[in-house]
Amino acid sequence: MDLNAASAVLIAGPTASGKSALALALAEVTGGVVINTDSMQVYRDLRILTARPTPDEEARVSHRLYGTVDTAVNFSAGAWVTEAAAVLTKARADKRLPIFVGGTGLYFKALTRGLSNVPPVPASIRDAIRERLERSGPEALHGELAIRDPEAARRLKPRDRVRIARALEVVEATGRPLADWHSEGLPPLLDPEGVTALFLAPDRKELYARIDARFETMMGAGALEEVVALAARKLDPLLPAMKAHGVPALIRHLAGELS
RNA sequence: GGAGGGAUACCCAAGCGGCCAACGGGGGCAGACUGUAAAUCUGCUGGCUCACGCCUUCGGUGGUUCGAAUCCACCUCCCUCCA
Repeated sequence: MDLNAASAVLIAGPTASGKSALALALAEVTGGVVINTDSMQVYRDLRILTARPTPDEEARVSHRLYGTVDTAVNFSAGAWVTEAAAVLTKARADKRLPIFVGGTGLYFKALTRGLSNVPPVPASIRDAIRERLERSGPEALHGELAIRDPEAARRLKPRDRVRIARALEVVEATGRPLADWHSEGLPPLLDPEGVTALFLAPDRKELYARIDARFETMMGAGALEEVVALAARKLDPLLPAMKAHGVPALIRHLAGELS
């Protein structure tokens, strides 16, 4: 591939497929910047369990957006795009190749196809809707959505709590339905022309063996201690980071519910 | 040695005479999804079949019964308590 002509490199693929190692090697030969495109590696508390680059690796080439967000925060694709935009601008100014690497499809999609310009929804509204979601259940909110944003309600299954909450908070905060906003998207951060996109797809059997081995390595490296520390924070179990692979199971293990 | 409890599909786990190919959850697979995405949601998940349906399953062997994962006997393995 002709990396000199590329305006950016994208590396995606399943967990344990070797994305980070490839990104690191690529950044070393090109002097590029590795930019995290993974929804879980942004959180600070889980370096081992989310397989973030080690401090040593981070010292070798520049890494951005790794472990920058407090685990108590509800991060989002929109927030990530905003931060990625700043990092990208800086990389271009420095004439360094941006290497986006991670496993979150939505972030890649937002990067290459753009996201709508929905104004930020005030936390008070978000919290109120989530609270009602927990109390009344998704079906009730879906019923309400059918009145306030019939089109969204038609599109969404009555039990799809996340999307129902999103659609509701947007009409409530902006007075306009979600589809309205979606029809006027912002241009994507990256022009798909010119980017080099790689998808790593190892053989499934081999990949599963690597994942098993990786988990053992993580445990040896202190993954359990990491979860002990996280559990001690007593965060809301509904937070995204609390649903990272391994976190719910290890918390149950610590509680004596799982071997 | 004695007294109990348990063995159910990939894993956990219900069922305790027919409505059971066997609840539920996890996992897996497929799919949906523009701000929680490692999430949320939908479908499938013993075999053969487009389907009706047929075949083989609930530790093992034998028995009771029209009929058993469910009852009885023996056996194997696991756990707890007493010694």
